[in-house]
Amino acid sequence: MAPRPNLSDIARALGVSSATVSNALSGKGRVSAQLSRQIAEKAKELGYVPSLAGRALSTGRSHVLGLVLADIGHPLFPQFAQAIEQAATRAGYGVLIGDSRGDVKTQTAAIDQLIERGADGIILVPRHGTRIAEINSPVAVIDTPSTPGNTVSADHWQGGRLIGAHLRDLGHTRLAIIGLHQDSNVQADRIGGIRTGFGPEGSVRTLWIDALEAAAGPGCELGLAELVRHGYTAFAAVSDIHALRAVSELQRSGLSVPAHVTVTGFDDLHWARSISPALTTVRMDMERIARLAVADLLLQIEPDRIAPPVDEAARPQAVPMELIVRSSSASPHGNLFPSQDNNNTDPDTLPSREGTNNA
Amino acid sequence: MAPRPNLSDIARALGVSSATVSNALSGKGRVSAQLSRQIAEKAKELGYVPSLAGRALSTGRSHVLGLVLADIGHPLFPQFAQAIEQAATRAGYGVLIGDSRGDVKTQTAAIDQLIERGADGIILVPRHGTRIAEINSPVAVIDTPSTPGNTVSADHWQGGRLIGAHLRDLGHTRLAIIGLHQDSNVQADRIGGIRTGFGPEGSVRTLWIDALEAAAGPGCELGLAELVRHGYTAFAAVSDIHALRAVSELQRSGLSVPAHVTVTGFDDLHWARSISPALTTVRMDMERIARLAVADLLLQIEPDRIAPPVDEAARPQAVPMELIVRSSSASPHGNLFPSQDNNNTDPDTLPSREGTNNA
DNA sequence: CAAATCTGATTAAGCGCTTAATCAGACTAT
DNA sequence: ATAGTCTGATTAAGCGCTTAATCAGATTTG
Repeated sequence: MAPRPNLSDIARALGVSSATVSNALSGKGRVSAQLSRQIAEKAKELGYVPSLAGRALSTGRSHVLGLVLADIGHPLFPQFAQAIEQAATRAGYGVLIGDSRGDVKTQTAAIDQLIERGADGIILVPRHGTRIAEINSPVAVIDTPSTPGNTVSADHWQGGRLIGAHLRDLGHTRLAIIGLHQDSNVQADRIGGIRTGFGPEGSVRTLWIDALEAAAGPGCELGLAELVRHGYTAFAAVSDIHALRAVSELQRSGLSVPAHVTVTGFDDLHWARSISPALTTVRMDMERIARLAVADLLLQIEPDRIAPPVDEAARPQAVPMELIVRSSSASPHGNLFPSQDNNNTDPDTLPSREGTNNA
Repeated sequence: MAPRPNLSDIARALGVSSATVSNALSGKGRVSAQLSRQIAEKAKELGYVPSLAGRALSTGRSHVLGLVLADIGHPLFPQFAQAIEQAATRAGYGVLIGDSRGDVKTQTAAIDQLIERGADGIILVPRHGTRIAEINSPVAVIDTPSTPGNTVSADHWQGGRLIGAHLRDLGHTRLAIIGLHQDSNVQADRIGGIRTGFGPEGSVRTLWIDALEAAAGPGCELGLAELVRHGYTAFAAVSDIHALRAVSELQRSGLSVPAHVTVTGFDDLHWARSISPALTTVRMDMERIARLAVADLLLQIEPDRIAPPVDEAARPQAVPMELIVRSSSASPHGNLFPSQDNNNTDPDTLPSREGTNNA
């Protein structure tokens, strides 16, 4: 296979200098319109493809962005990656991935690695506890507005408000929020938002899966049916995953969603629309977040770039989330357990623990 | 911030030539042990990091692999990405991602892009219909053994056999397989495997979600309860996603999994263990597949590399899948509808269509 | 002891591109 | 007519690294 043509091949074929070819192709120096056209033609004819390595060496810019995620295993990662890849490609950048395998130390290592590989900047979706300041390179952080150093992210709090208000508007008064663990800014924001949106009248409590599992083992029952008996008509999970688990558990308890109980999620994961009942949830505008993050990075990398389109100019830190009402939420009518503390339910309707999962 | 030191900085500091430094650091030329040590020390002291761009330009190898997926949005992508990233990192390579957004044309474009970016090779998880031959670069294809040109992949057929045999062993005799669409090699293999594993005695039929949705709209009911009435006791989905949907629909119909019906999935997605009932499924050995794919690629890129570890030497095309039995599968005892064609069920136990999803 | 060999280092060229500096010629302006 | 401007191109250096070729000196060899 023939080695790929380079600048001088074109130059030689046209009897000009390679600098002229470079100028013509990049539109930088002074080249007559006609020569410029000829060069462009010849380049296409020869199938010229600029060597990024050569360019990188010469300019000091690789046109590659590093994407580091706290945990590649996170179900939201695909959406992130896709959106970032798209935004980067549009800006003429490639995306190099790094994985921190959930570990903060590995994360730093991953970032260093990407920088060594020549990444011009890093997009970081951090694990809680990262010291962003230590990074010696342009960085855009996607976390949550309340985190210091956050560059751009979904407005998790506002998303929570959307959910809270939705539930209140449906007429729910007792709400249980399902969270994973306490030390996550994102979750804290979401929960804060839910509480705010739900309003001060209703009564709200929060369940921490972490704590429950620490006691009863991973995958254990969350005891939601019990809460329903105590008058809780709505469960707002801090992630679709937990919502799914909740729906699942409730249905196994003989409760129907949303006829008996309402369940909502967060993030609109891939399958949220295809389970039944389809999940009411809240979605981030990944596209927008990705575009903003990349735009911010480019601004750091090449400050004198062509001004970004107006719509980006605003560059809000917090991108609004969107409520997606599907069929897992409804008014709390026809509740199976209208009176509180009704413990004498038909055991057939509320089978206890049958089929708990222990692989 | 001080510009990063380069080879000649080290050379100057030690009063030697930069070639010597290069040789010492790469262990290639002839350098005395002592000088070599000094150089290594000085390098560390100055915080020297080799410029990949320089090296790439000089050697023609970027030490970057391109990862192209049919659809980054696919829920399995994280696992892929993570495994590949790991395998690549171990071999000293970075991973550049490309997304074909499900489109074959975009896919070709994505590959070209990565090559232009200097990727030394491509790992491709293709969309059905890709012309692999057209790729002008080392490629490793991860698809399914029955696809010509496949480099390495999970043994989907064998995985299917695992599922089929598991269901037969449990005592099921009527099985419905749930697939998405017909023109997928992977699905075809999985289904073929399931049928084979289930054996010729049982009766098996296949449901295509695609077809059903074309008729009744996306997210529609699959009519599984109806099948249960006709004596089907097991549903083997070709993906955890569809299994989830099946479980969900069955539970809403008042059927208990696995007490009444068995459901199995495929792929062991992230949440498969945390729904209830936890999903019986089959998992690919991503780690292994990724290692083999990367190893194969490296063999094409640098044929005279150090021989790979023995365990890789075998380099099977098809990596066995592993059956993961959880709680969604059980013997078909206590079926709610033991007799076939029992249509007179309590409507309360089988609510029809309430809460179908239309956002 | 001269010739051959080895060792440990240096020189120099080149990878493909960018870009500042330069230059020749043509065109204004005085 | 002569100095000053513009235009359209060229020259040349350099980005950081690798590597073949070279070389000086020390060590072996017949």
